[in-house]
Amino acid sequence: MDAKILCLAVLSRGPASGYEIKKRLEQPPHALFQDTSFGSIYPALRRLAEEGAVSAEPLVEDRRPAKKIFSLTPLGRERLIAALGQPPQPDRLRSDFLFTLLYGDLLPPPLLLSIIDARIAELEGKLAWMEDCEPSITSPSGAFLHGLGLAYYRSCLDYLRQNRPRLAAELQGPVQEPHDRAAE
Amino acid sequence: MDAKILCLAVLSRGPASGYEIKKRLEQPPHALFQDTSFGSIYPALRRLAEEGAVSAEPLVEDRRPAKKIFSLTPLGRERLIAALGQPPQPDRLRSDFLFTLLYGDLLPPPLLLSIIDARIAELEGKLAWMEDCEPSITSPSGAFLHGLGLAYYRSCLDYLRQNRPRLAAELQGPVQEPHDRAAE
DNA sequence: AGCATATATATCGATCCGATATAAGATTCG
DNA sequence: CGAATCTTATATCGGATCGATATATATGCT
Repeated sequence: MDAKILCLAVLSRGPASGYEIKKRLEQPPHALFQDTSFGSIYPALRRLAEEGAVSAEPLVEDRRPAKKIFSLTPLGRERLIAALGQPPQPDRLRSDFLFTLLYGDLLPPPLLLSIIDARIAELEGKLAWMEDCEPSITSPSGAFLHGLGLAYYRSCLDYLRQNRPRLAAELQGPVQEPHDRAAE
Repeated sequence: MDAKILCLAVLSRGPASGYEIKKRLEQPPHALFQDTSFGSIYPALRRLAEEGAVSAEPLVEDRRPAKKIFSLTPLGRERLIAALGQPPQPDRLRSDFLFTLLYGDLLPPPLLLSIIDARIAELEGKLAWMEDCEPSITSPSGAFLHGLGLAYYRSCLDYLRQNRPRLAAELQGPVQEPHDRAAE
């Protein structure tokens, strides 16, 4: 799913400007699994308009920055549905947090633990954010997705909270040779 | 974490060629949360060598393609640790599957359900793959990460298996008026 | 008045990704 | 035996993407 399909999908929920498309992608549920930048959106919209997949209508509201409202055309709708029907590409996750865990033995234990604590706080915020958007769910598959997102956040939080103490203990006392350890 | 840091991290576990770095990144636990291509690895290694963060040693084994073995220098190790100590960037997930769910109301129900079934099968494979690599864990934080990965896969699988029947029912019979619900 | 923030479009450079070119040894299999 | 294919190995290209920045105007705050 490249930036073009992302734009078509957001527009399938209603006309929007490039700026509004970006805003919608920053909020749940999109924010959970898709992201893109202005540097991708504006070129994508321009090409989609050239290809006839969206129609652009310049809108000059009084005393506001001029914007272009893009709408999905029947051709664009076809392209969207065709893309959605393809077997999905495998997920691609890029997580600095998990990466840091993997090489955590290179860091001082207190720093590593503080990074985990920050992660827990961040996940709590994300979870609350997702729980808040419950009323906006309409379609069955949207509700299914919402439940899956909640299950994901909750299981990660549970794991981090339950296993942090054990990790802290293991990092503090790397008990390999238990003889003569008065200093520690 | 750009391609340079990825290379430094892999090399911190031992010298390797560019090709071997790619192979290691394709296997668990790296494959869970990082990925990159030759098009990123080779330029990154060249620049790291120029900057003195890795040392390159050409190795011509008899009757094999010539390769360069890269090793981490003390400078490279410093850079790696400095990068790991930074507050991690937020995760970035790109998931066509979740995206398809969000717009699932645009697809014929049987197609959507078959996509979910394929996902379940894929997750089962990934989970088995991760369970297999248990013996290779050494550090406490590595074990912590491994457990987190298992918890993630298991919770996703549980959710999909438990909620698929309900979604199938909702898609088949879009019962909007809740009077007369003998079937359910 | 001054400053920060929000709305809005657009582009640039650096990076990144997927495909491809090149090449030689290893494996497979009729 | 030979042909096809796979694995190892390096490298680059074009297109896509990302993060930062430029440009403007309107709003809100103190």
